Amino acid sequence: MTKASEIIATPPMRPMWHGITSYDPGLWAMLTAECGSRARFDISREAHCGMEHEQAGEIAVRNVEMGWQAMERGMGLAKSHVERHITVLAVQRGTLVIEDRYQTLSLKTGDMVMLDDALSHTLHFNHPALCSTVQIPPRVLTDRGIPVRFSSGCQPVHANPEVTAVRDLFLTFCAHAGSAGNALRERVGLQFLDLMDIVMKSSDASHSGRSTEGMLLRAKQIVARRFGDPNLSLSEIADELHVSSSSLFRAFRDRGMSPMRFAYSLRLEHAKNMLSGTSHVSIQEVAAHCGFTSLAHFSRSFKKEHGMAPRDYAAQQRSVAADAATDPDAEM
DNA sequence: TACCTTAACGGCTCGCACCT
DNA sequence: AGGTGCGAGCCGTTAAGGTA
Repeated sequence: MTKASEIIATPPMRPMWHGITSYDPGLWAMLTAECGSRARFDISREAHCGMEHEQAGEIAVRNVEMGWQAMERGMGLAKSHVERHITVLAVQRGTLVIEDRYQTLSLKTGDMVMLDDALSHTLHFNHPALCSTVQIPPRVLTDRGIPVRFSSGCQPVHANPEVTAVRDLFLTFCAHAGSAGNALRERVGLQFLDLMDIVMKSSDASHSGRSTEGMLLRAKQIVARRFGDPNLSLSEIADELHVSSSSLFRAFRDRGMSPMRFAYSLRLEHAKNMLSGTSHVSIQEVAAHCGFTSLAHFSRSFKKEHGMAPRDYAAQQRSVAADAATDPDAEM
């Protein structure tokens, strides 16, 4: 391992930029400060660093190229204003070593790992390496019923055909993130979040096991992934989890809800969001997209939940948007 | 005329009791 | 802790009517 002989909290004096981004002397400082991390450099070599950054909805996509330096992460995050994130990292080219208090992992091209920036770990770039990362607020994962429990700062993702497929999609996403428009990036970002259960399932961070809590979380995950599927039913979810319908139902009931009520609330919330959008979508499209096979049922359910018919709600939202556009004082 | 809402009815989900 | 069976109530479907 390269000996990191000096600790520096500011950007390197002589960075080598290898064309994946334009040079910005503040970038390195921002990158390290943003992650609550600090860097160490092998002063016998020229540090090697470049980065491109895109936002895809709530997740941040980065392609990072580094060499001959180490990055310590996770120290002092609790004391700083920096929000906790989970980072998915895939090695596109080269090698790196990641170390936390329990283990040392050597990663090569194609390997994937999950990092919790609230727990300390160090990334050693002993040679130039190109990595793609996605930074996700844990809340976004827990909202999808995906448990976020890290026992250490670094969790390897074990390779299998499903993980490989997700990784390839992830790398393609990172490669094209810069050229995609905001709307497309956001959509692909959402798709990636939906696939995170596969990555988490294959990482040591997922130890939900067969406990009731674990079953509940996995059930919510299935519902969040399939709320638009009109065939989703209690028995389908139970079958996928290899438990009986009554066990699944009891797990939800003990927490004051039921599986299908949970799916139902997700569907209606999603429908409300679609109808709040500025682009025109028909009520039929919204109903179909949210897993309602019957427009009649959707209309009745929406009215019961939100106090007005879908058409009226959409009209009200368009009117509010139009008022905001014509009244400059309404703009914040 | 297309799109949406309302009403009626059958099937499924929920909640409970009981059993293993 | 988890499975089975059953009844009540809610959800989803169909048909008819209303509205822009």
